[in-house]
Amino acid sequence: MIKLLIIEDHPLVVEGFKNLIDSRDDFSLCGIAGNAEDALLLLKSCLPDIVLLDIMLPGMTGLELIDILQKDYPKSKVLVVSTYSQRYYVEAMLEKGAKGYLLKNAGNDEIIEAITSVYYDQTYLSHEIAFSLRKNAGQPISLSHREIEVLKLVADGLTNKEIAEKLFISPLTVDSHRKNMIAKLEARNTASLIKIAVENGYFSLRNDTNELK
Amino acid sequence: MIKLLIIEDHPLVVEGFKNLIDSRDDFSLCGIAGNAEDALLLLKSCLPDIVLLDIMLPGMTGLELIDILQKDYPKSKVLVVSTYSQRYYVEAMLEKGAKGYLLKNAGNDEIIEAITSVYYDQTYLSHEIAFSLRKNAGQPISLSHREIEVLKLVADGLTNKEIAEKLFISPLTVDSHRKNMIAKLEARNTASLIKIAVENGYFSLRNDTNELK
DNA sequence: TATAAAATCCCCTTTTTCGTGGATTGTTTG
DNA sequence: CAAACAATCCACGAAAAAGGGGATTTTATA
Repeated sequence: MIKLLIIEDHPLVVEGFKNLIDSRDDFSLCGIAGNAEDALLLLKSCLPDIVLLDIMLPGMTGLELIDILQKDYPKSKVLVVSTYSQRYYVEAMLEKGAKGYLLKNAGNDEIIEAITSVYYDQTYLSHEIAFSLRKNAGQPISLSHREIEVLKLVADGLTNKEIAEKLFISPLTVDSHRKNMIAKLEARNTASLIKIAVENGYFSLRNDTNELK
Repeated sequence: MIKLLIIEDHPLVVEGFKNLIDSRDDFSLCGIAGNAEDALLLLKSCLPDIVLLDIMLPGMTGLELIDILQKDYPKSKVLVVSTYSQRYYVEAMLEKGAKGYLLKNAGNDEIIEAITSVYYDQTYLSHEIAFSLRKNAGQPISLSHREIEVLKLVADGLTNKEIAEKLFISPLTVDSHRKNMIAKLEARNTASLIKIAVENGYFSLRNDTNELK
């Protein structure tokens, strides 16, 4: 019997999972949380074999929550469930210890396969993701912390000089970071750098207030 | 009896809807399509009162599909179902004739309310969206077709000169468009323009191949 | 058919970025 | 302990964009 905890804020998706789990007598659902806080409360009593974890949660994201999960509940395996196939999220979650990464467009068969694989300690990746990771393996494009820091400020429209003042470094250093990022991500200039970075989830555009702007 | 057609490519979400619809004896489900093509085939036999339409479909998007729906099946009312709360999508779909816009993080009550409202010809917007639209009403920031065309090329890293060649116009015109957009969206420069434009969904970053880059 | 909005084109100056080349000092890490 | 990487700094010239004006011609549309 595989004990599952769902951490997901979309009731419709939860409903879908619940249905699937109910229909199988080797799966049991031990809790549902719509956000990280509720999840942490549930985990104590629940002690699931597998946590189905969404990335985009209100408040604390899956990226942050998984760190706590890994530390406090190392026996619960994390199966990420996300609409996002961007390499940044995939790599980040796998690095942080997720055992699987499932896209929300997966069908029932794939979901069942994912859950059972992860339960038996095999890594599971959605087909699309496995395919793409393999294809683009070799030199994973990654930005350093400092680069991402600079990138965010660039995206906010600051010039090298302004960023330099903010970070207490030379404008030339900022320029170097910018150039390095352009080279790394094979952008043509800053504009395309921003686009590529957003596309690949190097920084989040998540709208915490959910306001229309 | 309200006849519903679901156009949505996430099986989990479909499952959630199906459950909800099954549980009500005033709703009936007349079909499920995972993409626009299937939807068009189903519509003929189905003739639903309400179409639950996702925006991000593989192949043809909801943005395109709704035009066909409005033209060929004007009696079927469209209730958009999306994770995207960006003003661009909301406004675009409503302008194209959608009767409601429901966010996927809606609960059952909200979904039922949305469906019945739309059925009785009232516009329904998710709370968050209604709130934000009202709040930011007045001067809706909108970009012209040409501006968006230019914007996309800018985001791809082309210079004014290159864009000018591509569109057979003067680089000065391209520059004007760029400047106008920066002013309209209150960006500080091209980099922040791209970020703001992406955030607000002025153009899609949808990854049609679903590849990790 | 006015009138607004969109699309087009122009000038000038200043600021910023791009491209290409470096170099140095730490800090991980196999 | 090398080797790799991150973070810092630099120089120089060319190219591009920003800022702040204006102006004309199409197209919609009220």
